[in-house]
Amino acid sequence: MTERLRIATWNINSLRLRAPLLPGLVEALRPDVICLQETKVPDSLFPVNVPAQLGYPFAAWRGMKGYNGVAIFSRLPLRPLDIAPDWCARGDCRHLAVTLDLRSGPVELHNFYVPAGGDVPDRASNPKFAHKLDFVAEATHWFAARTTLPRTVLVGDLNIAPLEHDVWSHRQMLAVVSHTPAETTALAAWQRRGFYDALRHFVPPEKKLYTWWSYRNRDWRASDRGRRLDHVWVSQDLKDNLRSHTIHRDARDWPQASDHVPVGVELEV
DNA sequence: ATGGTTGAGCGTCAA
Repeated sequence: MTERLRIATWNINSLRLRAPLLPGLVEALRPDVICLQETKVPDSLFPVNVPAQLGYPFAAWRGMKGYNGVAIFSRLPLRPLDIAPDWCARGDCRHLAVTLDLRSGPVELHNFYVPAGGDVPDRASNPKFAHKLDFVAEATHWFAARTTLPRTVLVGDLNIAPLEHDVWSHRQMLAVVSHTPAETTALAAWQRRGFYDALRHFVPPEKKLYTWWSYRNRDWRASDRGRRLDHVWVSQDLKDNLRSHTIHRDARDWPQASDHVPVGVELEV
């Protein structure tokens, strides 16, 4: 007995500001599960009625004041999965893991918000860049230490565009944080710990693919200087269960748009 | 080399 499972991921860049945009996401992607990053709301101020009003009776969140923050809204029952460490021992709210209970059995879901890394791609002079690399390395080791990775989905804003055609200009981006060899090598090592790039399953690597366009371009669509910072990975055992994907570019033109657009993947499990 | 824009929340910092 299989069922469709649609998972969406979106860096919403303030949940409280952009909650009115969520019905548009639901209408466009019809997700069973919505993973959000940069909710920018402490747990004490979390708008607890938002997920239920959207049609998602199950929800989990982890937020703090001012920045970071992740949340998962679900139509399926979910159970918190508190097995991960406090990444880089910072008390950040950059990861939320749950178990989804499907008829066919549990699916483990990880929602990540990887540090952006600041402006200077140098570990010695820029602590934010060091934090980013340390975060990815720690996540890599943590997943490597797990003996098996059954029915696992990892999504989120990983803040790294790993492939040549994940950026508008590979040559011009090699020294720009998000596409430096240090980052793309590190992300590839993480992915190799049992994961498969679900978006590149649908879009061949020689084709441009972006999920983020800077606020600092006058006309994002015309300049199209995008990057693929948002990702969906599945464990190898789910590779053959992938059915479709969506990059909802229209969302970049929503009123008060986020600089990231919603991304979705559909599985049959 | 620089600046361009946005959000949180009131200082600037983070992106």
